[in-house]
Amino acid sequence: MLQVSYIRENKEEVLARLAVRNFAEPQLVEEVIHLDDQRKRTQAQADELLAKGNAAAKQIGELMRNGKKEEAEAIKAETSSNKEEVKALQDELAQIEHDLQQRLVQLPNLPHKSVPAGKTPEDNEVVLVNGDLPSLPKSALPHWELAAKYNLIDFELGVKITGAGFPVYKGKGAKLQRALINFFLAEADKAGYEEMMVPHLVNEASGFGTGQLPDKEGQMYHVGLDNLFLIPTAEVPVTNLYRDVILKEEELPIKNCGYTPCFRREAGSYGAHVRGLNRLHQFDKVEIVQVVHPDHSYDVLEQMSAHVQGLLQKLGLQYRVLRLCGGDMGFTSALTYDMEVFSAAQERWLEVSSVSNFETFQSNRLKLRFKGKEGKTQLPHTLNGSALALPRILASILENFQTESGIKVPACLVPYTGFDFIN
RNA sequence: GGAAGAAUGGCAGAGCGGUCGAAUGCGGCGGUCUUGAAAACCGUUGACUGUAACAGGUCCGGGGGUUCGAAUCCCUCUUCUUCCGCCA
Repeated sequence: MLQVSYIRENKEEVLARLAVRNFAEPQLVEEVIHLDDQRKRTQAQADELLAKGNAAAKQIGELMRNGKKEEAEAIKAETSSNKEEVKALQDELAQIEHDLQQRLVQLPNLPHKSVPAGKTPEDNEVVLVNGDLPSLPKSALPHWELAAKYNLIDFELGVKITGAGFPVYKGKGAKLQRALINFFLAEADKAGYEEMMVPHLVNEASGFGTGQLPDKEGQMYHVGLDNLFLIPTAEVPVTNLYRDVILKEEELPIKNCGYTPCFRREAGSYGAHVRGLNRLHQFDKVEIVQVVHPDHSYDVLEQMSAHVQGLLQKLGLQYRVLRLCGGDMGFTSALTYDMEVFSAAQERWLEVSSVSNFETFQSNRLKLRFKGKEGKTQLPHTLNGSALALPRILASILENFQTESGIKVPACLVPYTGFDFIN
């Protein structure tokens, strides 16, 4: 959530930066400022009356103590109308605040200056391409056929017990999953991230804190009976660990990682390009999260990007890094890098990580603050990234490392799998 | 699921309906003393809003009510603790 004070003081800049996103409702900016004016005015009126009432009450108290009942009664009579006026103003204020909030939450984060304008993924900027694209023989198979051939994943079984998009990993397929999770966690640990094991269901307040709610509830599975949501990413529970917290400056940076399954409804995204592991309703992911001083957040973003790239290099996968354009960036992000792995058999790039700086957008919603050296509280920046999401990594390992006789397991995983070849 | 109790500042813990944003202790910060440190002593130490700056306003788990006035009384929700039941 943007800060009203910032919007007020930098209206033109806010509008210009929202335009980079092709934000469709710039009039909301003006409305926010207008409502905030109203809010201040009404608040001031109510406060004045309250002050009057407080003073009267104090006076009555004093008079009563001194036994001057009649004088007290006289003041009492005067103040009775005060009460209704206050009530009316406060009701009005509540309405204004509601309207203000309702608009405020519709404003997406402001893109960083380096974010290219653009509408579609075509407009994303390719920052770097690492490695030569692998070329496979004509006989190469896509991962869903390899998964069947070597009995690693059973999509049909998943359909039987749950539905499409919930695969069952079997045997060496399951072990490979577990190995990837352990490898990613071990690497995060080495990089100084403290591991957190968090709930996979979150409440509404958490969904709001990281920006999934309101408006994006259609993307999450909702447990109606208890009003809880299955997490779409570990970002939600991990970042919300710091909701309503005032940190000391010396506690920064906070570095957390966590493995969780992720649940996404992916409504409306059926059809082409969702075969096999390309798009699932449940998948596994290791996430890294940082809470940092605003001065360092873009350095940290580069570090997190480097960490993710390091994982891909160790796995021996060819990848590229994209700087997302304004139109393709998530609602809450100021700058996002996507890492994509080249899937040789499908001959297409698959997104395996997304690393973002949210600046103060989430901390403002979370009421996450830190107390600076001079004792002033301010909002830190939050960042997170997938390190990494498993299914597409698994897909590209299967496809890119396939041979006539089986699949080679990347060397960095062998200590975790206990085998180096699948056949 | 049933019964009882509780929820106050970073923590612990007071708080007859008016003088309570809140005693006291610990912790934190600043200072005196000291070569330095500890101890001792003195001072200081919540958040939000608002203002050019003062002032003012709000907050004692959340919401509502009674009252001129609520941390204190009433209703309700939530959470926690203890006991019982069930259970991986």
